[in-house]
Amino acid sequence: MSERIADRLRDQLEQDILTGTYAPGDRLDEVNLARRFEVSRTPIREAFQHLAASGLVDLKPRRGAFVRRPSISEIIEMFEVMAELEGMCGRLASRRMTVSQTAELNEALEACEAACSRGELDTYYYANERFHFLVYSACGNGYLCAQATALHRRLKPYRRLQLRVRGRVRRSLAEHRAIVDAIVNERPQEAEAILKSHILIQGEGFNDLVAGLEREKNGFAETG
Amino acid sequence: MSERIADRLRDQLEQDILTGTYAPGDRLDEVNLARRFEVSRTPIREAFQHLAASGLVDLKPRRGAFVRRPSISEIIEMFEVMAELEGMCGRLASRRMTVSQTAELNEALEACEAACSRGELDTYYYANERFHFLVYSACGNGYLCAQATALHRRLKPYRRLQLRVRGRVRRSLAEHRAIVDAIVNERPQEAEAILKSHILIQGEGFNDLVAGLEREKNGFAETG
DNA sequence: ATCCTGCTTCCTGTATACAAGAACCTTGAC
DNA sequence: GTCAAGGTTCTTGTATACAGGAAGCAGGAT
Repeated sequence: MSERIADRLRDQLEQDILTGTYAPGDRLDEVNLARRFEVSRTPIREAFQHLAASGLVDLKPRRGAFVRRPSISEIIEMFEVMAELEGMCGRLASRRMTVSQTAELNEALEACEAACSRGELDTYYYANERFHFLVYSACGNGYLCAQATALHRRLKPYRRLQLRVRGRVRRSLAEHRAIVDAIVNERPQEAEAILKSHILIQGEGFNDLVAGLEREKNGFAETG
Repeated sequence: MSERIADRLRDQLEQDILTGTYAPGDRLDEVNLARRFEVSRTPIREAFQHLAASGLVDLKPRRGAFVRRPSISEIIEMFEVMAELEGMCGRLASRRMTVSQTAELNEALEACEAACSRGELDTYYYANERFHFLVYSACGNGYLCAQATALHRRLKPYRRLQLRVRGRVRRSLAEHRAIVDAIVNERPQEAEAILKSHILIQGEGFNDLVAGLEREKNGFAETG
C-alpha cells in the first residue's frame, strides 16, 4: 500500500501506451497527467524517466515526452534479437532445467493445448506468454531471464498481431510441443533452433506480420 | 552548453562509479551530491533514475541509492549473454558487412597488432574496444548494436581484468585475426563460434577472471 | 547486561514556486 | 496575400518547501 506514486504511474502509463490509449507520436502532457492522476508533476516526470529507459517514450529536451513509434525495421530488429535470446534460453534450459520447472512447463503446454482446442484466442495468448516466461526463468541465468522478459514485454503489442494470422495458433502449438520435447529430452541445439524459428516467423508468417503492422499503423493514424 | 544538468550529472556519476570513486555498496547521498555539484536535489534524483535503469545503482524505496555490487555469478551471467550477443553480431556481420566497414575492421585489427607487439596494454585495451564496437555496428541491426554496446560498457570494469591475465593479450589477438578472417570470408557460423568463446574465456582464463574479481573486491573493501 | 520501546533526527518522496526556452499568434512589411 | 519579426503564452527544467517514513539513540524494564 505504501507503493510509491511514481511507480504506480509508470505501470499505468506503460499499460496505457501498450494498449494504445496513448498512440505512438502522442505527446504526454505533464500538467494534464498531473491533473488526471491528482498528483504533482514530480512523480509524473519520474515515471517518464522509467518509460524512456524501457524505450516506450522519447524524451526530447525542452519538448516533452512523446510515445515512441518504432519503425517496422526497428521492430524486426527487436524480433531478431528476441529470437536469439529465446533460443539461448531454450538451449540453457534444456541443460539446467529443474524437475519442478519441467512440470510447470508441461502444465503450461497443456494450458496452451486446451485453449487452442477450445478456440479461445485470448486464453491461448496468456498461456503462450506463461509458456515463454517459464522457458526464460528455466535458463538458469537471471540476467538473461530479465532481459528476455523485458524484450518480450516490449514486443507484446506486435506479438499479438501474429496470432491473428490464419492458422498461426495451431502451428505455434505444434512448435511448443517440439520445444518441450527438445528441452526435457536434453537436446539443447534443437531446442535453440526451434525456439529461434518459432520467434522469427519466417517466410509467409513474417510478411503477414508486416502487413498487420501496416494496417495497425493506418488504424492509429485514423484515430489520431 | 545548454546540456541539461541532470544529463551531465548522470555522465559524471557513471564515470565515478565505473572508475571506483564510489565503491560498490556505497550510498549516494542526495544532499551531499547536491552540495558537491552545486545543484538542487531534483537533477540528482533524475540522474539516479538513469543510473538505476542501466543497472549501476540500486534504488531502495525510502532508503536511497546504493552503488550496485554485482555478485560474481551475476557478472558471469552477463558475460554469458555478452558472448551470445557478440556471436550474433559476428554472424550477422559476416553476411551484412559493407566494404568500408571491412576496411575499418582490418584497420582496428592492425591497431591491435601494433599495440600488442609494442606491449602497450592500455593502447591494446582501447584498440580492442574499437574492434568490438565495429563488429557490433557491422551487424546491420541497430537494436542489437545498441544492446551489445550497452552491455559491453556495463562489463567494462570486469573486462579490464581479463587482459591482466598472463598471455591473454596474445591469445586475444590471435582470436581477433580468426574473427576477421571468418567475417570477411563470409563464414558466419565460424565467426559466431569464435566470438562466443572469445568472450567466454573458457577454462583456466575463466578461473583467472574470478580470482581477479575476488582480488578487486578485497581491494574495494580496503579503500572503503 | 540486554532487549524493547519511544523519541528524535535525518532523509526520501512529493508538492509547489520560479526561471528559461519553445511554440504560437499577432502585427507589420513587402 | 505571404512571410518575417517580435512579443506573449505555455511548458519544461530546476530550486525549494513540506510531509511522512526510516534509522539511530536513549531510557527503562526484565
